[in-house]
Amino acid sequence: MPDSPPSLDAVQLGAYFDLIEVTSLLRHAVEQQLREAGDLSYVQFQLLARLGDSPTGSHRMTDLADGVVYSRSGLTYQAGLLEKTGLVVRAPSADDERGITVTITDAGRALLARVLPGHIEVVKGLLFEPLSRDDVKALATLLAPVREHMRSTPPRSAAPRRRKDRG
Amino acid sequence: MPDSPPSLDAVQLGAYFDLIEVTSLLRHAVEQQLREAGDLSYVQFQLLARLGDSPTGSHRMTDLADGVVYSRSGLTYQAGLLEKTGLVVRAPSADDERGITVTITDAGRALLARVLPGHIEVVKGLLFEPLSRDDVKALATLLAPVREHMRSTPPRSAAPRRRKDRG
DNA sequence: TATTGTTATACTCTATAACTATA
DNA sequence: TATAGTTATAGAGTATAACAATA
Repeated sequence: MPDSPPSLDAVQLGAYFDLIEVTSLLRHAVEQQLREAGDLSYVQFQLLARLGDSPTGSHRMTDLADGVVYSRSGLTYQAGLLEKTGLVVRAPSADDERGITVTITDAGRALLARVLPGHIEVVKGLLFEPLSRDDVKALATLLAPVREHMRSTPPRSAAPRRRKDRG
Repeated sequence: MPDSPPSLDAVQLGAYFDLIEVTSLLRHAVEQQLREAGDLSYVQFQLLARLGDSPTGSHRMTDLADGVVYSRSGLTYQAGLLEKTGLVVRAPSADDERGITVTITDAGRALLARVLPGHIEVVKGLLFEPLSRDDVKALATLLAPVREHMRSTPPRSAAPRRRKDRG
């Protein structure tokens, strides 16, 4: 049983609701754009973008999942879709024979390039339009520690592979 | 074709990524809590909370959907689930015979009350823990205009009932 | 003719558990 | 024994289109 009566004050409640609504609308808009422009789901786009960002264009399956997909089978499923459409390739890892290295293909990079401008336009038009440069900086400054905090907080059971998870 | 080369500077990109990751993790955690505490999905919780907030405990189907569900059939589906478990009741609207009025039941309020403390604890522990009171105020101040902007921006086709939608 | 809501249907996505293979 | 990844499977959620009824 909780030892403190949990409550949120009006300001917290407002911030929470704003956050939920804003990201929900943003995500919905972005998902539509990605679907139309490249027949990608948001998850697929995130995976692809993460690979594209990597210097090698590669990631191990496990590392690729972080914060994007919350179950290993979910990642396998998504990676399978990306591979089936030729956007990534999977190959056994060199150092650890258990691991799989996922690599973005030229087609993957091409699709990413084709989809990105529209994606950015949606984000700019929807999220950043009403914010000044300083506002954006302030927002980033506020959210960065939250992200760090969430990353380091045991997510109850969201990371079945990262910790012992004796259960 | 776009007439400006779309791009995001480093600060914008950071803010965007932070926003996505933070809300993704938050939502995932909250969804688990709601499922465990009351066997509710986040959408169901939002609908229930919205009804609970209303002075009458009621809303018309169409109004209930705003920002939570993006298709009418989706709302019908969710309302059907809530009704099947006795958390809401649906009845024809008094003034407009086409409309349906959804009303939260005592059981619905009870479940809401049972689920809310844990929900708040997750939000506090995950989102607000690393933020001072002023931080939260600043966050709310930044997000409020974004929410307003998004609400007033034609969402391409997200509101099939609000506009003509000839297609 | 436009709007409200439902239904049928098909599809996407996710998660659990059982399994294989390597460390 | 623990970890990496896959598979099978089942369930939840979503969207589209066709539909009925009212404005």
